[in-house]
Amino acid sequence: MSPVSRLPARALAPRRHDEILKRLSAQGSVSVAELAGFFDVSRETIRRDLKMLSDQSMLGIVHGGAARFEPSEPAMSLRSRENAEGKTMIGKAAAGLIKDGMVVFLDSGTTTLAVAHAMTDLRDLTVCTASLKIALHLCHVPGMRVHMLGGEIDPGEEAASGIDTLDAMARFRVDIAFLGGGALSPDGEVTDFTRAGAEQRGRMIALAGKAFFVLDASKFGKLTPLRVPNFERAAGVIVDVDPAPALAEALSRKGPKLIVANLM
Amino acid sequence: MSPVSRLPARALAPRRHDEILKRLSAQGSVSVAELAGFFDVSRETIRRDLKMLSDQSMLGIVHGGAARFEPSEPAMSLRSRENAEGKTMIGKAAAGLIKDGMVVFLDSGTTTLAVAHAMTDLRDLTVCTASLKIALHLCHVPGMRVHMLGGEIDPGEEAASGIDTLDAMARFRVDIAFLGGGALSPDGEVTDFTRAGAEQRGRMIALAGKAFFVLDASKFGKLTPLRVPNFERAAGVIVDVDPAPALAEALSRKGPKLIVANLM
DNA sequence: TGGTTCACTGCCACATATTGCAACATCAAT
DNA sequence: ATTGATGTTGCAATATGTGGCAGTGAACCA
Repeated sequence: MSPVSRLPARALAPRRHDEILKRLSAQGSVSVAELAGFFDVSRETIRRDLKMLSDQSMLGIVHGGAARFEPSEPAMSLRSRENAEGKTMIGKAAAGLIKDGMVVFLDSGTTTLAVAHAMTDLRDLTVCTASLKIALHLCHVPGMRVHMLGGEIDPGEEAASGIDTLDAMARFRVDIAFLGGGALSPDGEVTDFTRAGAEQRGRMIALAGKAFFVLDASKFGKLTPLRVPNFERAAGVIVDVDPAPALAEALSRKGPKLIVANLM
Repeated sequence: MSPVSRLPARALAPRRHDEILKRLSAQGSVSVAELAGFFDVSRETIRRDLKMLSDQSMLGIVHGGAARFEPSEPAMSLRSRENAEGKTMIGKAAAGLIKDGMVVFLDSGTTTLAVAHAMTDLRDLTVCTASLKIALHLCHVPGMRVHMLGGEIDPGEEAASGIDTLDAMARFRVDIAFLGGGALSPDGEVTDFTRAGAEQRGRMIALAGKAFFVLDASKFGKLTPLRVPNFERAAGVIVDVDPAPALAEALSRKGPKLIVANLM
């Protein structure tokens, strides 16, 4: 149904919607009473407006009005709460692969952050990461030397990326790397959202003695556009629940070992 | 725009939550009484708000209010509480020197972090910093491009330092730089605790179009071992209270202008 | 032109959510 | 241990949300 198809003399509804969205993007939230007063219409009308806009996912309705979906909330902090338990298990399994004295690379992402949190009992490690949160956390763990890779910060990942990051990475001799990924595609490969991300992970596989992907179940069978180069040379994929047999088989054909964290 | 200037007659719950989180990230903690007064609602309502945000792990509730989560960081978080008000004033004064479109360098330290917090209303800036916290904060401000300088992380400063950092710094063309320092010595010079810190600041003075030191009163008249090279070429020193006349005079003889933040 | 349709709106009644108040329990600091 | 401030809980008051219904006016058609 298109509200714009007809143009009555007083085309008030679309005008209200425009104004509502404008206010929303300026202030982050609007109240029904405030809008009803402004347009001089009843509260019910405003609520119907908000309902329509909400159906189009233009805003979220709250008691008393409406609010923008992501006012100023970092994407990361939302994602980090999803499947927190699974990520913790993966983190522990991953940390179990690390031996004292190693040089460890930690990719950006919420699952690798869980690995960092599970690493607090290890000693005498050199950690290399592009993630601000991982660096901030691990630098306070005694006996850990943290090297932050520089570069332009991607707000969504809260991590450095780009040419400077690739450049800095290349200087390290890494014993073990833990990498995130956008998806574990049905044909058993890790794929990514962006060219830069895929490239960075592919390079790290080549650079590190052993490279493990850490992926929670929400990534299974999804499809993202970029294949990670060198994927078949990765040492393993650490997950929190058993994937479908077909997926597990596809993965094993590629090479990397499947490690299911909840068996430990 | 001052956050205290507007008084929403009756705020929507999400609007309160936004403001609470904003204050929290700016000041580190909020009190129930202060918020109840600001929003003109009862303390119970504020407590319910804090409970909700706490359930979402957005903050921690303490007696009398709420505090930001800071898992484990002894050094920095203690220092940032010291003279928080003075640092906020310095931050505002410093931010006032920045024009939209500039390339800004922010040194590590608690006072420069206050500058970063005062920068949220500026737009179209490129910010370059070695501080993890500053990068993490500013990367979520719309219209800001943040470049993190890589290097080994100093846990006390929560910032990168060392040869890699100096190296990365040299690639930037910086319009304005805000630098911390260990002390403002009695003879009117900024001095530092470490060779690496002094060297890094000295280089930035040479590199930046204008370089300002930001120092709160606790640094006055102290003595630390390393002189900052090029200090006389710095544009100014921003402080929160008037220093002793002898100190002010010594400083003015060196060259940099003295800017006292509380006069603004 | 006149009649009909239909989207839009406002009003009403009732359901639900949020808030403030007051009484009581706790905490923190002498 | 006392005291003032803060946290908690139940309850009543108010504000807000929902669905039904009828009036309005524009659009459409004969």
